[in-house]
Parts: sequence; structure tokens; C-alpha cells
Amino acid sequence: MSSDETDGGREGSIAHRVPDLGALELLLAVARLGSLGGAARELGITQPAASSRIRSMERQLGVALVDRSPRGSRLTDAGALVTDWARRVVEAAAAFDAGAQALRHRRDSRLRVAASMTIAEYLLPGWLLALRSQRPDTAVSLLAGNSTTVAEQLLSDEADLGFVEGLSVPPGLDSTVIAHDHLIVVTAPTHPWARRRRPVPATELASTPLILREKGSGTRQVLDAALGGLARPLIELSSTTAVKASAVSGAGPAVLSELAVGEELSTRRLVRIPVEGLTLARDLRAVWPTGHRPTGPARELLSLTRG
Amino acid sequence: MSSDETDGGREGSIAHRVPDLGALELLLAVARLGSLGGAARELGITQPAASSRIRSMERQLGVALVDRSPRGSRLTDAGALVTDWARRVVEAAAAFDAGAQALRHRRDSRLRVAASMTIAEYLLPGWLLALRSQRPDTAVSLLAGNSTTVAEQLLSDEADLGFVEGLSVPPGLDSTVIAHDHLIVVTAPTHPWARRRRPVPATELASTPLILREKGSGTRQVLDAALGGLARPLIELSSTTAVKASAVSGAGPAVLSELAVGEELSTRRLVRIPVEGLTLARDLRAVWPTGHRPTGPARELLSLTRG
DNA sequence: CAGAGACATAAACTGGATTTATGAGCAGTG
DNA sequence: CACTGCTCATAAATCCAGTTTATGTCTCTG
Repeated sequence: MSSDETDGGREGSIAHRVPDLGALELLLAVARLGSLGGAARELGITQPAASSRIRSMERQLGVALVDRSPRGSRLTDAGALVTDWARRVVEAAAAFDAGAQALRHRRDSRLRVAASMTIAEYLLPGWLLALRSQRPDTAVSLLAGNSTTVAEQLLSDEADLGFVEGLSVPPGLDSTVIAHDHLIVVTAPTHPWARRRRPVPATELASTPLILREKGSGTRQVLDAALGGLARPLIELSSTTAVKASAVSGAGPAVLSELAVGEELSTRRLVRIPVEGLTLARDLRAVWPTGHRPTGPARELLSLTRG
Repeated sequence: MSSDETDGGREGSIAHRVPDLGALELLLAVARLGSLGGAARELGITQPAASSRIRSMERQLGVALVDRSPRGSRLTDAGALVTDWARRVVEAAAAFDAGAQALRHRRDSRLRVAASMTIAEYLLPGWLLALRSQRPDTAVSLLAGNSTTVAEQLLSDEADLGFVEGLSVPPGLDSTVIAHDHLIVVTAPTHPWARRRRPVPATELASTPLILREKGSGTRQVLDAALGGLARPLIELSSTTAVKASAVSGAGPAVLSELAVGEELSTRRLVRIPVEGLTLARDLRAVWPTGHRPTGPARELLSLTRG
């Protein structure tokens, strides 16, 4: 009779243990406004609804989150911490929303973006959020693909602005570098390489079977070029996620964009392995049809992606 | 009559535009297992429930997410992208859950952790997740405070392991450095400093009014020490979040831990300002009462926090 | 051609969140 | 000192979304 859960230890889904997004958003509003009623008003619900939602969230978490008083509500210490954690969930949800909005092509879209997968996955939602906060009325549509399809979209005027991550710029396009990406070698913390003191020499990397993206992917191209076409696959997988999962499970060393593994590194599910004598850098570029300099919303978005 | 929403342009809450956590989790399971029914089984619901949930998510987003066939379901291209974004939301929710679980003190906790705010906010949830995946049965309780309260908790045997981020180790405690943190100067992209080409000299930083945490906070101590006690507050705020919000709104330059602003930097809500002639580094340390080397679960957690 | 697996559809059920309506505590004001 | 305005709490009725149960359709396989 530890508490109330009768799950009997089955892990179950986290959705049952985490308040829903509406509740988290409400908590943020309460934190910001210092009032349940005010927060309710902002979210377009009634005050009793807000009151009961916060209360059931407190019941669910087993912690008092707000100090209610007749002249307002303030977060408890635990509430402040929970709110900070909640903010991260809500921000991830906002990025999801920005991306999802762009995915459904609408004819009235003012800005049609084509992006390669890594950029669409990790960077674009953030840019779209920033764009939305500057120009709330700009409807954006997104087409994700590889460098080739991005080029096709641009040249056939099905997209206004593109983003690619390859080594070279597809012909017929102008480009500007917007950021740099580094490929890094990672392993599970249990892998022998994770205990090495010295960097792994490039030659050893080239002779070690690695978990890799499939041949032809942007990631693979960069690695093959840096190693001189020598990369040895232990497994070839068709998505970044699959590569990560495989590396986390300890199958071997993987080569991935640092964009893809931020979370895993900070939670120690993966460890970065220094490599000597090898620079696995690539440029992230914005591209557009030669001559057609981005204007209007495209220029706006472009300016968000650079310093 | 753009589509179906009758909100008339009011921003509304994102919770109505983003599928709930259960649906996102279900989508991840479908992606992993390649089957609606299989995913349903894993989450402990029936197949029709899963089918209808995915369908309503597709309706909500206006995009087909899975290709159903009589021999399984595979993600569409858009579905793969959405799934990647969903994964980030679910991971944030899992971190929330790990933190929240630890917040309700349970008497049967095997491991009692005391941590200063920045660490509790940004790093601990990840560590707890990792710990949970290694030792699912370790019940952890968390007490958040400043360096002083962490020391008190440890010395009065109300905590087994502590984490602090100050410049010095409180007396009576042994410690080990687990990571390094850098304070950085940030402004809104609209701030004049964001357009400078050259780094800001330390002397100019010292003479410029800054948005700062209150005197006595770990962040402030480091800055004052580095500048020789000269930091000039433009405003003093009592939470990292408040400082960030103030900086984002363009009030002025702020000094914050780089842990706190990762999201804001990548979405360009804030811009990092290089500073010359000043190192704003601090160590993050695990601490324990002198002599009482961490053992058992505490040792386990400690080993997760280091390379 | 039968069996297994995977998804779709329809109808009834269930529970939790919301609204409406009302009460009560605390502060500032004339 | 009572009035006004803010806050939050409580109770009862309502409503909707997700779920289950039961069944049908399709495809591949042996």
C-alpha cells in the first residue's frame, strides 16, 4: 500500500503519470500571473475549472504546487521546480505544433519551405516558432526530403526557400551558410571506447565497424569523404533515430550529427568519443534558385537562422 | 473560412492543437513496432482504441501519419517527421515524470538527494531517468535548495548525496567535480550588442547595467568574483526564468548559465554575446559528508553524472 | 482454401473535465 | 465600519472524448 497505484509494478505509459499539456500550460500561466482566476481567463476557461485542474494535478503528483490566498496564488518551492520542468514539456509541444502546422500544405501559405531531414527535425521547429512570434500571420508550409528533392522543389517553384546539409550545393541554386554541424562519434557508456583516455585515431575509426546511416545520406557522405570512402558499416540504418537506439543499446560506436544527440549526451545514455586527426564538419545552408534572392517571409525566416 | 477553427484568431492554448501525451506515446509505439495492434497491446489498450486515436490525431493535424495495410502499419514521410518531434515532447514528459516522482518524499526512498536549483532544474531529471533505466526499483526523493540548505540536509543526515554549483564547497563536505558550467552573456537579438562584431571587453561588461539574479545566488557569486565585485544590476530577479524572460523582452544583457539558455539560443530568442578577458566558469560538484563516501544507490547515481 | 494476423466500423459505456451558481475570506476606500 | 472588488472553494448538472465489446474485411501463407 505504497500509495494508490495498483499497477503492480508494470511500467505503463508515462501519460498516466504526467498531467496533460493543458494542465501544464495552466500551471505556467498561474506562475506568470500569480492568480488562478487570471490564468483561467487567459486560457479561456472558468476559474473553478482552473482551480480543480490545479488541484487534481497536485493530487496526481503528490505535492502542493501553489499557495492559495484570498489575494492571489504563488508557487511553492516544489511548484517552482515543477513549473520549470513543465515549461520544457510545453516548449517541446510548441515546437511540435509549429512543425505540424507547417506540414499540412495550405494553398494560402505565404512561405513554402523545403528542408532536408536533419534540419527539419532539429532546427526548423525552433525557427518556425521564432517566425511565428515575429510575424504571427505568416502561414508556412513544409516539405521535408533530401538535398535532391529540396533542389527539385525549389527549381520547380514548389518551394520558396530550402535548407540542405550536404557537402555541396545542388546545381542551379544559390546558398548561404547558416550554421555549422559536426558529426561526432558516440557509444553507450558501457562501450570500451567510453573508458579510453586518449582520442581514437582516425585510422582506428576507419577500421572499426560502425553503426551508420545508409549510403547516400548526408551524414554518410560527410563521413565517407572525411575517411576517404573507407567507412566500415557494422549496421546500416535508415533513420537517425534507429542509429541512436542501436548505439544506446550498446551495439557499437555510431557516427551522428551533434544536433541529434544533445539529449542523449546530457542524460549519459550516450558518450562522446573524441577522434584525432579528423574533422567531421559540414555546413548547413539555406538555398534558393539562382538569382531569386529570398524576399518577404523567406527573407524574414532566413534572417532568423543566422546571427 | 480558412478551415474549421472558429477561434477568430485568438491564439488559444497549444494544448488544443497538439495531441495529448498518450497519443504521442502511442505514435512512438506504432513507429517502433510497425503495428497498431502491437502498439495497443504494449500500452494496455485495445486495438480499436489505438486505431481511433491515431485516426483522430491525423484528423487533428491534417496529415496522414501511418500507411495502414493488412499486414501492418508504417509511418508516412510526414509521420516520421511528426514522430521525431513527438519524441522530444515525450522525452521532456519523461524527465518531468522522473523529477516529479522524486519530489514527493516517500519514507521508503532508498536515495535522498539534495540539489541546488540550477542542477535540479536542468540536469537532475536526466540523471534520474538514467538511474531509473539502470535500477528501476530505486526510489529517489529530491530536496531542492541553495548550497547552504544542501549542506544542512547532508550534515543532518536528511540527504545521502548533494549537488552544488557554487565556487566553494561548504565546510564539512567532501566533493568531486562532475561537470563544468559556463556563465554566458545573452541579449535579445534586437539589442545593439547582438550586432557587434567584436567581443565585449570585460571592463565594458562591468560598467554596463545587467539583468542579474539576486545577490547571494550561485550565478551572481561567480560573476561578482570574476568582475571583482563590480557587477552592476539593471534589475535583480529571483529566478532564472524571470531573468530569461526579461532578457528576451529586450530589457538588456543578462548573465546566465549556459544550461539555462540552450533552448532560447537555438530558437534565436536570445543571442550569445562573446566577452573578452573574462572566464565565467564554475564547477558543478557532487558533495557528501566528509568521510561518508557515497555507497549503494548514491554511488550509482554519482557514476551516472560523470564521464 | 482455411487460418492467422492486421485494421475498420458500429454501438454502448464510462469517467473526467467543464460550466453554472453560489459562498466565503481578505484588502483597500470613503 | 460597511461597501466594493478581488481572490479561491464547493456543489450539482452537463457534456464529450476515449474506451470496450463485437463483428466484418482484407491479405498473405501454408
